[in-house]
Amino acid sequence: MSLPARVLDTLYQAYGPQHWWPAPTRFEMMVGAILTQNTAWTNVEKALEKLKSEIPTLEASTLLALPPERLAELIRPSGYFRLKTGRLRALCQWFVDAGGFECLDGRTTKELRHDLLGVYGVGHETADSILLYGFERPVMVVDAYTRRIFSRLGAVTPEIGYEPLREWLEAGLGTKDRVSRYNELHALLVRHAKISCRVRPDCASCVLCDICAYSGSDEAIPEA
DNA sequence: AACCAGGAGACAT
DNA sequence: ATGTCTCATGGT
Repeated sequence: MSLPARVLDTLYQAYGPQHWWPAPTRFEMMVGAILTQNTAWTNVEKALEKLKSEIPTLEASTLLALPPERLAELIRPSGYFRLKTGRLRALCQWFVDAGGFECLDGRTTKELRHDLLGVYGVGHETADSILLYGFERPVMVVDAYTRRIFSRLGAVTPEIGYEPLREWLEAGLGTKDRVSRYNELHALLVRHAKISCRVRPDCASCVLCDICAYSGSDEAIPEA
């Protein structure tokens, strides 16, 4: 079995299903994807809560109608609030102009990806998160945890680019149940990263040690 | 009290 | 193509 598949099985055994993304609606999922950029999820939760206290049914058009100043104030706890105000508005503008899910759901994954990457504030990871968790398209998400964990397992170099790593992961996960498997793997990697596997000396009893190329050796793990 | 957190864009090289 | 700087809050 491929390494990505073994990691998925191992983490699933250890932590169980994660049923991501943790959002009640598809649109809130997209908002969360912007807010969580380089930011702890606990801070995003505070921002989302304040947002929803003002706008109970979180919709793109309603969000756009809000004065940018007010929006910035509401999402402040998520950090980078001035930047993210512009990014959220850009995402909402795109969403509304495109006709919402009604129209977007009919598009191909390639079209959506190209479109999303053209939106201000949406990079590779945010686009792929939205595709996988918001549109249930078979696209693996690569984040800092993903790169760190697989490079510390000795599977890839820390410098590997976003696309090469995504393609390597997707190739290793086979063609069956791609959406649910990509979903679980990414969510499990995040869950696992928060618990262990940060620094090697702390990694003595990590559930991935059986798979790790470095376990039992003194060779230094290359830092990202 | 430094360090980090589910990145992306502008800009220089 | 690749590297560096900036953006900001809240928890350890």
